[in-house]
Amino acid sequence: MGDSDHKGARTTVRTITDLARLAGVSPGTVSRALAGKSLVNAQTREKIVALAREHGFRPNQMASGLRRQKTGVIGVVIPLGHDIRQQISDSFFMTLLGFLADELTHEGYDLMLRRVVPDSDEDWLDRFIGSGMIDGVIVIGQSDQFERIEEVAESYTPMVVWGNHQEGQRHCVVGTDNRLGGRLAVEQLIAGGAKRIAFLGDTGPMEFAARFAGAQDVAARLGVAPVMPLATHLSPDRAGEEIAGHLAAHLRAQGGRDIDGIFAATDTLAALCLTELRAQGLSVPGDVRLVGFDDLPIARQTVPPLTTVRQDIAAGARGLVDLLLRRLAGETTESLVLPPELVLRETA
Amino acid sequence: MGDSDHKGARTTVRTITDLARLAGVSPGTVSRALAGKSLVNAQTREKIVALAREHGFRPNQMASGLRRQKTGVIGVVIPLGHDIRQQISDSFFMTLLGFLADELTHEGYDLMLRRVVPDSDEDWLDRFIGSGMIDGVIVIGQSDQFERIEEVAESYTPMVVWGNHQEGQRHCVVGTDNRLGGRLAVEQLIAGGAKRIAFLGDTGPMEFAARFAGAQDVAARLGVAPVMPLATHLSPDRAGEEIAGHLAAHLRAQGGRDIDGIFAATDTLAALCLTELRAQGLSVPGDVRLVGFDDLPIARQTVPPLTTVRQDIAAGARGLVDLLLRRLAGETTESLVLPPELVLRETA
DNA sequence: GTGAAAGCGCTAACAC
DNA sequence: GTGTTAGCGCTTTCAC
Repeated sequence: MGDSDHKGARTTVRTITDLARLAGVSPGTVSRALAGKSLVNAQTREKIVALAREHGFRPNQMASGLRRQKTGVIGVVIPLGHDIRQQISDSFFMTLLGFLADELTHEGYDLMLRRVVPDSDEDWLDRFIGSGMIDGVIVIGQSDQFERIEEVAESYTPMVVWGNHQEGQRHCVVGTDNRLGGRLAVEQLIAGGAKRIAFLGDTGPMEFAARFAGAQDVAARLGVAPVMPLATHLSPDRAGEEIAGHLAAHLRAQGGRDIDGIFAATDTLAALCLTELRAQGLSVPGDVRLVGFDDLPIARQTVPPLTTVRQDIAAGARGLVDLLLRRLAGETTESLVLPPELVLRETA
Repeated sequence: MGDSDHKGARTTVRTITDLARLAGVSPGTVSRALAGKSLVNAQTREKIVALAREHGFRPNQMASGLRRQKTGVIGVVIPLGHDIRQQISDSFFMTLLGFLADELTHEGYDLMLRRVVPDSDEDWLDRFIGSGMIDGVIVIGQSDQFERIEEVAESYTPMVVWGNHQEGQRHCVVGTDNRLGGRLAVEQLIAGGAKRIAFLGDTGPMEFAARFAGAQDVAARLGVAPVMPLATHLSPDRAGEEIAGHLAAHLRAQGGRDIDGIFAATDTLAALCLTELRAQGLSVPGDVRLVGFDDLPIARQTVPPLTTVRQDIAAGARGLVDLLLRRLAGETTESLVLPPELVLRETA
């Protein structure tokens, strides 16, 4: 029933000045009345507010932003470094993004999303920050841009990053304790009897590197052979083939199987791997034990359901927003490291 | 290596005026030089451009936007009407969002994401449009807001909607031919021998209603009993239980099975259903045939792999952006209806 | 080819 | 309490 057709077309009122004229007051008063600030005569205020809603007036946020030097918008940027084909549509990041949208909306902020390819654009972060469009920025994933982010953090405070925590780093990060997660995964594998363990996924990105390191920690401590890295890309199409190749090489070689436990860097990879194992006629956890990472919805729906290391995405999003708002308010904040949790299902 | 520390701290240059002073020209000239417009002396231009990069200068987009009355930002809004708990993290929409981000970035636009709950905010669309922050808007999903969108379309042109096409509607929509998709699904079910067919999912949202209608078309035409709607919510947690309930009622009743074919409104629902069927000891497609909708990545990974109706999400995103840009340029555009495609796998 | 000046729509002193 | 004024940082006539 849109208010606008309440009485047919009326004077168009786009600016605060139009509204002021209509109300017979000055623009300043309208501004104050609408902002609910300072003392404004109750009558005047009501009249103005009524007029505003009647004409569907909305103040121009650009103008207001320019004047107040704050926009009410938080930038969210996803750097696509390691694997450009890893679309923004990566499940984990998209889920995190969903929660971020919820949190930010809840706090009254808008969200400006930007996907960047750092390789072809050195300046991706400064450009975003310098655009004047955002009050602060959340970086989803350090990708291979740790150094760049560190540099920026030096002089720009309203920034929080999702990623891995490094001893003594300068930028404020929120993320799961990936190394611990890696340990949990491999402990479980070994507890189930696995002795020749592989890590499935690229070990380049910091978060994955930490998971891999955790895996090595345990292998060393429990006197098992070093964990073997099996590189893959992140996009399902490519990863599928790569996984098939790895499995063929290591599980069906003439020399016999030299892998009996797999720790996959993500659930997506684990699910792909499971499908492939099945296709090659191997049983899980009978022939090979498998643990994933993330606990995405898919982890419950694989057959058999996937044992995995859970990251609390909702808590992560809450942490990111909370820390960012604090920084916006001038606080200095510590990084937030979230505990991973092993979710036992049926693959290990 | 950030340019800024090239020679230690220099004069901070945040505005075009700072830069002008440094270059010994007027702000106007700097603006022209940076915009690459009008004739500017090549030497002057180069000097300015060099200075700009040296100092890492970025023009304030808010200011420029205000002046030019265009922002370079496209709003993307996801109305959460039918099922509030259907998080923004819904797989299909998030995937679409990912592709949209890619397309818009490619066209030089930024993306402002907003998630709204129309029930608690009548004005969700006008508010976004009127904010002055966006040049145009893409609505992802009509939800239960068809009328609201129609009204807005009356007076606001730079808007394109992902959703279902209705005879004679006014707003420009891009979407799959859902009704046809529904037909394809049920034809396949019936071709495989199913005679008592159920539709799994809420029939409220327009897109689902159309899928359901397509299902009914075929049932009627082929002389099979009317399709039985089995309502569920969209969030996996709730849907899981609901599905279990439905299956228990219809497949394990004392009276015997009164369903031998299920058309699920989305792959997510189908995957859940598959898990549940397995849990209840029913074989697919032996006891029950199952077809999904969307062809999300999960469809390949279920056991057995899911027969489903494919929506071309990438093409959808491309269409949305393409049409929006045309409208921004003043064209009037028709809606775009994409053909669904039946993907035969093993559940039907 | 370049400078000067006038705003885009809003807010925040500062007067009264 | 409310009006007036001076910008936020940029672009774009209009002169020269």
